[in-house]
Amino acid sequence: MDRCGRLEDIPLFEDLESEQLQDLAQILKKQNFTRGQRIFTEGDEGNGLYVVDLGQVKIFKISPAGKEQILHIFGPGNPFGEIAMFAGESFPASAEAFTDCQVLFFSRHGFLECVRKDPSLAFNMLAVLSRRLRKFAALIEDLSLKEVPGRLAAHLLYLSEKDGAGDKVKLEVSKGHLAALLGTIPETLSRILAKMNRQGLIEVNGSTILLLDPDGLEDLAEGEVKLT
Amino acid sequence: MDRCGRLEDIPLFEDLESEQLQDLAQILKKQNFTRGQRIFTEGDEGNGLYVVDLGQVKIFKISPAGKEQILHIFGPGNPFGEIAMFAGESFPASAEAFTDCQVLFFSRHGFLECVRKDPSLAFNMLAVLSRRLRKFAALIEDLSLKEVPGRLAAHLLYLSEKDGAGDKVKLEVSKGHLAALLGTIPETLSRILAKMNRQGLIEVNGSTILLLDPDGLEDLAEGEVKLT
DNA sequence: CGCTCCGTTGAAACGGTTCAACCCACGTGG
DNA sequence: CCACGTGGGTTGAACCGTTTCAACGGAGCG
Repeated sequence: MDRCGRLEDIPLFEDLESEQLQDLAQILKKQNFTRGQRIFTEGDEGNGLYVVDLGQVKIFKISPAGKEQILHIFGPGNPFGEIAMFAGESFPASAEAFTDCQVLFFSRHGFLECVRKDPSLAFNMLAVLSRRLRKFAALIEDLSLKEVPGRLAAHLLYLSEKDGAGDKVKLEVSKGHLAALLGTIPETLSRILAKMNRQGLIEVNGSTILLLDPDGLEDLAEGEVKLT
Repeated sequence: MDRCGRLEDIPLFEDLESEQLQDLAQILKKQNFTRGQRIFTEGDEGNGLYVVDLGQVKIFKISPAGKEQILHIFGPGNPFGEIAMFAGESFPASAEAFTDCQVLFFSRHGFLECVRKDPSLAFNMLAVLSRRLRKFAALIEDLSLKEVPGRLAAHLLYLSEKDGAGDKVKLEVSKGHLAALLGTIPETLSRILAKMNRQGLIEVNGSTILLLDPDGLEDLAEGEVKLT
């Protein structure tokens, strides 16, 4: 099963006219990757735009020392590789299949042609980029202005809100990956989870976490309190 | 003196047709701010797009504890406030006059109207946003993966390249601000500058810095060496 | 069973921040 | 003209959060 028959379900392509959708469908190429496989690498020349169709894709940077900072984990419907597309030049980060996945690929030339034809596609693209900038700004704030407990608290609250599953959060990534997502390392994450547990803020059960005290977490995320 | 007569000199507006430029000129409003004055604050509702006309504007975030992370310092020709414009909602950061300055303001509605009319304006906007995303990705990498000496080295090299002034770099901001730009504090910056001085990497003279060993700095920036 | 992978825990080391003192250049006002 | 305050910059010492290194435990699996 894939989603190609429903291009209009992808947020980037919603509200497009059917003619436009057909054009896109024509230039689109499906590509499959197995878990861990590299899709592109930071510095490669940007040759087009990708959209996750099935599975998940990890966008990340790696330091010479080998530490990894995950920028995004994208699921179906999310575009990536678009920076190189519009700013020209190369990919600013690397992409890898986080799970086995299928992606839609639109060549640079073809896609730009489509954008030129239909301004509403440009508008959607602007919205996508803006949201991404907003997310980056938040990440920068976290990395620079908050310590790890604050970032973790913010992330847990974000997850609970996104899933809408109330106070029970299920981590869909390993704790090691969560650490990279938060800009830290597994050991530190483990300690902080234990500490939050001890303080009665959360209850950790494997990869499911119960938020016992959302207000307390909120205070942590806002930097109003510290985790002693 | 201002630049309004030459809207087409602004990168965002280059290659637009004259009719389009006239439309923009019509909806534009000039605003003046004195050094330190707040232009907008994180969380405010985004009411339009700004372009620096004269002087400099600082875009930043502040932690509850009062620490500041500067995201950008924009000079003439740079747009800001555009995220809220396209992603809807509120400003993700605050803006303040870094020097006395004059900015051009385009109301949300009017500007979107112009974008709708002329796809090439949308293209320019996409390029601007993409470059900004690229810059943010680099900043995230720096904050998360590099230590302060590496960030400083990278910044110095960046400045020397930008100014094209060879190995002599003149800081156009105070060292305190540079610290905030690098995500650290004045004391730390001072110590590291002193250390680099001692190691013969640079020579500091007030706000002018001589890069004595660009290759050494490069190694630092890439994280291949550490500053002992 | 023994292997690996992931997560956890402890102790030591490190980088950066905090707090405080101090210097210097500069401008203001007595 | 000098006294004084102010803001930017520097330096030292203590402190703190995070990382590093190393060891260990459990789950899953050939």
